[in-house]
Amino acid sequence: MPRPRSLTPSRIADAALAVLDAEGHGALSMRAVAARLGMGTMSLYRYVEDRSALEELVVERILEPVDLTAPDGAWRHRLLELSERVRRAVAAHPAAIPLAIAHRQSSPTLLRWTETVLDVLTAAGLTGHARAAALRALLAHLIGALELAHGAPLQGEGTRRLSALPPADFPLLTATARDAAAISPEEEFRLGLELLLNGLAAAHLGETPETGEK
Amino acid sequence: MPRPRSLTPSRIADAALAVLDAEGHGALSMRAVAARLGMGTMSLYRYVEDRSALEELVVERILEPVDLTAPDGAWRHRLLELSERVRRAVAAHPAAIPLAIAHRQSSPTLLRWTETVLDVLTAAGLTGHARAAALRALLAHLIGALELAHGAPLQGEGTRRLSALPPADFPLLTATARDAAAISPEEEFRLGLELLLNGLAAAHLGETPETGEK
DNA sequence: GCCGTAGGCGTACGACGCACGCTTACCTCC
DNA sequence: GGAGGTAAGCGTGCGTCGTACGCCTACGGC
Repeated sequence: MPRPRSLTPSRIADAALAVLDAEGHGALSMRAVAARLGMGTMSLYRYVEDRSALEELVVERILEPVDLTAPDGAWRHRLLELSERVRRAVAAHPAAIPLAIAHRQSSPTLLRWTETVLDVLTAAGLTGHARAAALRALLAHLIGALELAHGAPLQGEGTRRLSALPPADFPLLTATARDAAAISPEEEFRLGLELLLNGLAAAHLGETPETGEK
Repeated sequence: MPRPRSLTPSRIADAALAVLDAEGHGALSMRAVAARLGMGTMSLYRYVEDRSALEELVVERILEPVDLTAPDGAWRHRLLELSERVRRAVAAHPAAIPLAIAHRQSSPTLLRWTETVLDVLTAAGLTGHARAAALRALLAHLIGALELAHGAPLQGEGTRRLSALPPADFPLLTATARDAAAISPEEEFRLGLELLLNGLAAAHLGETPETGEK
């Protein structure tokens, strides 16, 4: 009977993501999002509990395009594909990477995704502690790779600064920085993940690891 | 000839770390650190460029106890030990984990540490892209594991919330959350790292992986 | 003992998140 | 068609933050 709502969670998430993409991670504020929606700051609070809830909305929006159906193929390929889907979705919005990491536990999409990953691990023969440890290792790689891509992309300023160090003091570091500049984020992610999966295969499942070379 | 300085970077780092350890990550502010040092807020700026420089001081202090000498033994063991040293130093101050991750690129200690790690990788037979990829994979695991330990320690509230989900919707997730609660952070870190190292051994170096079971 | 340097810091400004309470648009029922 | 009640929209203000600016003053060297 009263006045109808004029905003949806989806529109709010879009506005916040637009702020993030356009002005960077430091520019996300209740005021900025409200302004982009054409409302007063405090009106936002009719739709969102607090800033943290806004951030959760953004994270859920970012993860929305992640396909949650289990891929076909060998378990190694299925895990590679599932992980890559999340990486790709998050990496599409670099300014939101810290948010995605911070709010990972409250995302329904990520919960479902985790259940699917556990399904694959179980089908591959893992249970109990080994399965838990494998999941955490996969998560650690995912989060760590995203964090690395955020703060120090291989082609970015960080790598350049490393290669500018005195080669006499850091011969390997400067050489490696140059090598690393030629690796794309996707390739970096896949190579590291393959190490993990080969280790999983070798240590627990007795399969022959793939070589990991293209 | 003028008035002597009354503070050292080291004392400032100690004060900031004390604030962090005592009041948590959200309590670190220029005012809080200055107060703990018994000075006015603005006096701090005589010793520190800005807040970011203060944080770098803290990170460097945290990493100071890391032993940078190369351990003995097989390369797998040496990498395990080097990684564990950094993990242990950072995990000793949970409230500072995000700072350590954010400022990893400006820490002289970590630069030296990275050079040592590259030394081990090189001695193990890796060069070029493979070496760069292996380093990034190790870093991703280190950062990801620290981030996981920070936001959702296996024994913490996050895991408890996961096991409280409806088992009908998330049968594997709830079961795994229970399994995971029995794993210590050190063990989690070591298990994941061993997967990585076994993968490295299997894929690139033709060695027989260790089983990873205690 | 004087003087210049640099240490110490009070004040103030523009952000931020958000509590509170007012005004007002809308829908429903007579 | 008018009245009433519900919740939308938002202005004001508080306490926090980082930090620019400029004053006062303690100190050490001549």
